[in-house]
Amino acid sequence: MSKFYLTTPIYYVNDKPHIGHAYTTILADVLARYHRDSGEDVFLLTGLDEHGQKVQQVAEERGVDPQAHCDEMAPRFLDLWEKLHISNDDFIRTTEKRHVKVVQDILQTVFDNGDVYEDEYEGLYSVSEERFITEKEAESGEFRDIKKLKEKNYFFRMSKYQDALIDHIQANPHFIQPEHRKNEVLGFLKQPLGDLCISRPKSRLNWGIDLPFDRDYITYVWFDALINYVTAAGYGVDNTSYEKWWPCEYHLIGKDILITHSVYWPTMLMSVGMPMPKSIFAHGWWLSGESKMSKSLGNVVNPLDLIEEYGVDPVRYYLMREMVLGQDASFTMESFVKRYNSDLANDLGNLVGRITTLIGRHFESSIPKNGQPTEREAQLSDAGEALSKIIPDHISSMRLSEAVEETMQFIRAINRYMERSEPWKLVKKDLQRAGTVLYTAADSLRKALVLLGPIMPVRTEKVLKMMGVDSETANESLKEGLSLGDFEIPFPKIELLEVDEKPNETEELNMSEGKIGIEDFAKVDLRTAVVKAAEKVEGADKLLKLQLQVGQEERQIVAGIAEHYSPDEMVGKTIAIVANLKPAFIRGVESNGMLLAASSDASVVVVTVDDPEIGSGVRIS
RNA sequence: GGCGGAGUAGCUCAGCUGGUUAGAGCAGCGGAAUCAUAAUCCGCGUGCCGGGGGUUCAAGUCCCUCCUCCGCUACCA
Repeated sequence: MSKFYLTTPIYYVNDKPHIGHAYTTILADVLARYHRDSGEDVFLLTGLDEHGQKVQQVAEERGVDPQAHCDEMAPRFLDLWEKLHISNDDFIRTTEKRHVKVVQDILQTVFDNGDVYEDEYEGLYSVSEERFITEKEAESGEFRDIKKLKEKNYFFRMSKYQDALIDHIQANPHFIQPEHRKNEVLGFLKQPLGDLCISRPKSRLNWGIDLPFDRDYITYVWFDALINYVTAAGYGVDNTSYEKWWPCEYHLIGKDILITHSVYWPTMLMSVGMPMPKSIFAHGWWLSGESKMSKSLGNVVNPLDLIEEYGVDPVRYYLMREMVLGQDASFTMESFVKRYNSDLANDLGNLVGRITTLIGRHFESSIPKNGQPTEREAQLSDAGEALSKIIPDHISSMRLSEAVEETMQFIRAINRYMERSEPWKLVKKDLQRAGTVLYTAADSLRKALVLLGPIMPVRTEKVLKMMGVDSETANESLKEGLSLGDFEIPFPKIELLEVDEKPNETEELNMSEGKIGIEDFAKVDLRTAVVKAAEKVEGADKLLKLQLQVGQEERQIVAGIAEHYSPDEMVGKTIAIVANLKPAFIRGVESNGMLLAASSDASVVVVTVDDPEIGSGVRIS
């Protein structure tokens, strides 16, 4: 049996778990499940990075011991992994004894090999940040209390392995994936590689692992953290296990920690003489709409909220379907709801419903006999076979979104098959044939569910169970006579929770909390515009299409005012518009901006500029 | 400044090592059907594949150049 060892990064305990952590870990879990399903011996590792400056700092601020802080944070991650149904085989924390020992062993080995030396480091040190900063950072003005500091430290001769690393990357095209990341690293390696400072004097920072060869220092947090991947494999403790698992098939990482994983880590391994990981795979970021998620922007999506609202499996599905591995993807509630409703509720869920209802009604809820297949049945099973063959390819080449899409195509094919075969009509004239059709549809559905299992383990299992199949028999064709359980809608439709932006009058007076700065207002480009022509939008009751003169420019907008203004009334008015609004299509008509209007439940009054002499295209502020 | 990514149908995006009439999903329009969560199925897209130049029998796909947007610039996946 072949083995498959993959890792997520170990997450920094400083932070509450967010969608990024969740994504990487779900991705790892999905891969692990696929590989398990194909019979491989899988080891999935995740864990926590608990040492370092920031942890010490945060703990101090909270007035607790750093270890206590970590012990408080760890369950948050564990809980989340449990909620997300992560099937990790180990959970490593860098403060564990097993890890401390390995780190010190490796440090000693590197030291004994002559790859560590002492040096004085002189640089700019930010007291407030408690770390060395570069000159550029100092110039940026973001740092206070900067002073020159001279400090003795230990350095790892990373530079010594630069050429060997370049050779390795070039000789192993899959070492760093995707390809453009590999090029990025090679680009980085064109410049001379410096040595890595691997120590921090205890006078400055004491939350870390002691250097075995100088107890006045602790280990630089990255040097400590990366080693977790071999600690968990059993390095130095359980040689059988270590030999079995290391090197890993994949280090799954986010693109932000590419250099540490593809430069620091491999050179460390070279120094110790350990084998290289087979592949380092960096995925992209989830953007919130079009912008980066960040705490300061307050647009970080909390995975727990989503799960609680919609369930784990749909969230897993969405994340796997929507991100092309290696690129950034954008997360919006709209796309989530659309994806959920069209793929899961409509295509898949509804298919489950129609099949089980028909079998329930006409075959006493037991799987009907599979009769003589016609061309149509053969076609569908062929498609199923082809799918089962192609999915492993997509998985091994890390094309998760394609694997999902292919499976959805097959589910649509089953719907198509139903539509063409019309079992609901057949039951009236040829019950046996209807049985064959329903059998074929149900068995195809079974295949699709099995293939979606790694992504949606809970719901697929539930539906399979409803079809009389358990995890043992899921891979075999359905047996005649299996009795179906009660039908339950597997994916109830969801609605986008509309955020009503229109505050009512009383709230309006009280909006101190939601105040914006002048710079926010400045983003809105308000202009005067003269209405040159107006007409109703065909087929719409409330819409008027307006042709506007805005300075030199002519543009068209659509406004929902037809119930209050006739086209003739509008022509000639000088109105106020938002000029830099993204174009939108309303009933198929392009709208390039929006007009301002005061609207209550009863009436709508368009905002006009009192004195038309002002002209059009004039800025309003 | 450096490095990198993106620019393909209204929207979100696939198009791997260059090769038949450039694809999918969603939205839209028209129709069929009624077993099903108003779900499903069928039909409908002449898209300067960001601009320009080049290599080639052949380029969305390689090279050069320009434009626009975005990210990163070594302890937030």
